[in-house]
Amino acid sequence: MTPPAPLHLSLAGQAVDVLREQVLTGEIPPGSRVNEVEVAQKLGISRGPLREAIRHLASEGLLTLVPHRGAFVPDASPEDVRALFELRTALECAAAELAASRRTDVDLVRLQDVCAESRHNYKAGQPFPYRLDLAFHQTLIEAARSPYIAEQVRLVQQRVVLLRSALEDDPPHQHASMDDHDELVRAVADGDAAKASTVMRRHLSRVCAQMITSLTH
Amino acid sequence: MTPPAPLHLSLAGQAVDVLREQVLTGEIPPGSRVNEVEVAQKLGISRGPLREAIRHLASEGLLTLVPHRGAFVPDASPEDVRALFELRTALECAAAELAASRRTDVDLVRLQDVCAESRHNYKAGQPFPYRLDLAFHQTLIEAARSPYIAEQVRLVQQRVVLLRSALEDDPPHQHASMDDHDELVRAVADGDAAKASTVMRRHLSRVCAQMITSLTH
DNA sequence: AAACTGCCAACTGTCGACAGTTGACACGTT
DNA sequence: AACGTGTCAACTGTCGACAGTTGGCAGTTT
Repeated sequence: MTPPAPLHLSLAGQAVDVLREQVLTGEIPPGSRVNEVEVAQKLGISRGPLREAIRHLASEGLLTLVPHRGAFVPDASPEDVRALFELRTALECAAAELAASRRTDVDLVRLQDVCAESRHNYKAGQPFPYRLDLAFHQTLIEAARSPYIAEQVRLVQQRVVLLRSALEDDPPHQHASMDDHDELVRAVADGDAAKASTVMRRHLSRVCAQMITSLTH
Repeated sequence: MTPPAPLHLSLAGQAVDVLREQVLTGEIPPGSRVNEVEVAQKLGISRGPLREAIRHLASEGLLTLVPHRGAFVPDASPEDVRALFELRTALECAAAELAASRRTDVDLVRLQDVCAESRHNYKAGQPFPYRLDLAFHQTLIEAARSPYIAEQVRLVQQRVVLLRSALEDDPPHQHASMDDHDELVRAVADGDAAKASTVMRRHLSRVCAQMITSLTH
């Protein structure tokens, strides 16, 4: 058995959180290097815990390690995006199927709430915030109740966020995304696993294409 | 841009390989703890690189970390196995689909070779070695040509190996597995993605059930 | 005897310092 | 001027030691 539960947060753990934030927000821009002594001083910790944090983020795909050179924030090619979305599609389609067959009523309500909020914002003239898109997918994953899939989706989502030089507000795309989400909710509500999977695949295919086009411009 | 290529292997990297081997072979039995100073001495290295190796294996799911207690080799419950196979199914079904649509002729030959070797061994009275089962799935993954999916499959496979207190030689199950493999090859040969996915799902469902039963006995 | 309290050994978390490697710049050669 | 060579600074990889926390044991109390 895997012994008891955690307690508080080590310096390495804190460093992971801070660095992850800085990488995802672009505060540390893609392509740049992470200087161990410099960052360690800035965080007020030693190089040991920082190294562990760097290795951890590298295992999440948010940094790439080069021996004797250091850690770099990766910036991806269109080909990388395509390959990454193949993984994301595999995971989220499976999650959509499971969610369709396992969802509870409160899961359904949560999904509908997120969609409603998106619509409301959109009609009020505000753009469809990435925050709500993430929330939708996150809620769907939770409804699937498959912890290992959920964990992997979380990691993939992070990498996608890292690559989004292209959250560009493209209204047609946003509208289509919200339609996809609504259709997904209906499929999940009906317990139609096959349809949920199909819709999710189409949705992610569209999102992937959108990211690639706005990445190459 | 992710700068140049690697070179040789750091102490931490070597420690990862050695420890992974020891964990997967059961030399370090499930449930046992990994003492940092003890193992570091045994490997002839310092605690720093060893800690990095431990963290790395933890990120692969081969160890679980408990703050201030150390690293443990996890042993899973049937529920864990089920959840893990949900992930494996998601990944390998997607890989099977991709393989069906992307495979080259040499991919096909390789798959057929592995199946042929399995049959040959089996008819010679020898059991269906786990080695060949792994080789089959590995070959199929390569045919899918999706690097991110491939990497995740590799990690999941490792965790499955870790849990196999149950490679028990169950002839009916082995026979069924070989039939599944053959059917998969046919689907891949025909470029029938839907069938490949379906067969893979059924195959893994059977394997999962087998593991759970021989885990609870 | 059971339960609570305080102490102790063992181990992890963290730190600062040294050694080895890398990439770049300056110098000398052709 | 272009190329090859030697040197150097910067950074990573590694180490040994100290500090803080945990779980367990002995001793005491009820």
